[in-house]
Amino acid sequence: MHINFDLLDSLSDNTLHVKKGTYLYRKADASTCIMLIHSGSLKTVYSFQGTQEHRVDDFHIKKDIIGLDAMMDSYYSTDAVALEDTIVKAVSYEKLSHCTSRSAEVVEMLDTLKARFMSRKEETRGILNNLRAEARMAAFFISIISRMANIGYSNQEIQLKMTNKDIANFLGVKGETISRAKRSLVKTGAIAWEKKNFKILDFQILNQIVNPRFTH
Amino acid sequence: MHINFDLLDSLSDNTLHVKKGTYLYRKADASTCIMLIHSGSLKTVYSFQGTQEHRVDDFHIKKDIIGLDAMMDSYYSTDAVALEDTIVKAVSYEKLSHCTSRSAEVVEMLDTLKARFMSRKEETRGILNNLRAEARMAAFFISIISRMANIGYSNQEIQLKMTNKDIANFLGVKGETISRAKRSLVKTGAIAWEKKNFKILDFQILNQIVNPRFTH
DNA sequence: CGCGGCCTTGAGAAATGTCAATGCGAGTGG
DNA sequence: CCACTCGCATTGACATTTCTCAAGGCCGCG
Repeated sequence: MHINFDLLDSLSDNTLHVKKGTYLYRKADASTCIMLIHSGSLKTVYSFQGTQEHRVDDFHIKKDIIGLDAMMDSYYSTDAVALEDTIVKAVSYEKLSHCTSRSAEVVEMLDTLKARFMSRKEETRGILNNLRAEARMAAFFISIISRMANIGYSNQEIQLKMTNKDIANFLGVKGETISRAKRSLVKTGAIAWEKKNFKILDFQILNQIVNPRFTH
Repeated sequence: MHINFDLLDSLSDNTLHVKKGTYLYRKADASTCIMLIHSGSLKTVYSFQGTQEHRVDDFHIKKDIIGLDAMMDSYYSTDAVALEDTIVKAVSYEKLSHCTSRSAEVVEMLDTLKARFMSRKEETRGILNNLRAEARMAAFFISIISRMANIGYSNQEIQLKMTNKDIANFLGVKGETISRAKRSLVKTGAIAWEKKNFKILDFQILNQIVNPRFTH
């Protein structure tokens, strides 16, 4: 099913501006709404008590909905940090519950959003199952560029706002390994890369790195 | 919230007996019900088209509910294979939808089940984020024994029905690495282990292996 | 009893982590 | 506007870990 962004937009009763590096919400916060990313991007992060350690759960781009975990589990499981100046539109649970009793479309849309949230979790787990850093990296590129393409951006070029360290943390490897994996991917001709800008040159190579079983 | 197993049991309209090594359902199957594991255990597996490759998604034990992915996403995302002779009780969507219009408890229970399904996904992802095989292994032991304890089994002893290879696949490492990690955990005194039977001797050591940051 | 799959163990190859030095760039304050 | 600073990114050398391949033992099943 296709998500009706205009409908969501019309339901929103609050627009939030989040400066780069600041929190949209924290784990402990009471949750009262789901949020549609209008522009910008964020990361969600698991923090561990008693240490400075944290783990990047996922990255969220324009037209993603965040806060669904709280709706399903009654509390946020992560902190949300803006990767750049970001604008989100909030739709309160209150408004949603009003709508769900009247509009079948809203009910169906919420179910679709939850299902997508699930698939996304499974996808990120899939990325981690491959131990090779290059394969994780390639899977990451394919994933993020597909999502960009879905919302109308180029299906070849990306500008990544997150740091190398964030990507490393997300993929479960060290920053230095990301540096080397990127250089390696450039050398094979799979991607081009300058500063924060990436370009996919050869999807087939990228796919083969993710799934080496198809090569022989 | 606590799951009312008796209620679920009373809703079930079908009892299925699944022989060891056979399928409870396959990815392509039409899904009509969720299932409560009455006795035994299963693994769910992602299969990749065109190859023999597969990836163990998760293990499911007594009192787990499986088939929720299909309810949320309208199709099974995995195959389910019995690890031993297993009995499940099926609750059809049809019956559930009848109940949800009348019983607030059933609605709430379904929401709780979905939320747990989500947390479980996040937990398994967390296990994979640590690259060290020993750490993954330790996290796996802690996870599985907690779940066993939750349903009334010993919180120290486990009999694992899955093969080494299944565990290896689940944890994203090779079978040989599992052998060595187990031997290593035994040597540190964290676990005892004979054949398929495991015993947790020292939770603190196990936790420190998962989270080395707490040690110094 | 023999077969086949699983598990263990060893040795060497490949990949990632760790540590350290340097370069780079965005953001800060003068 | 410039200089400074701090965190991030890159690169190299070496340590650690896992993978790969191979051999042998064990166990369940026909």
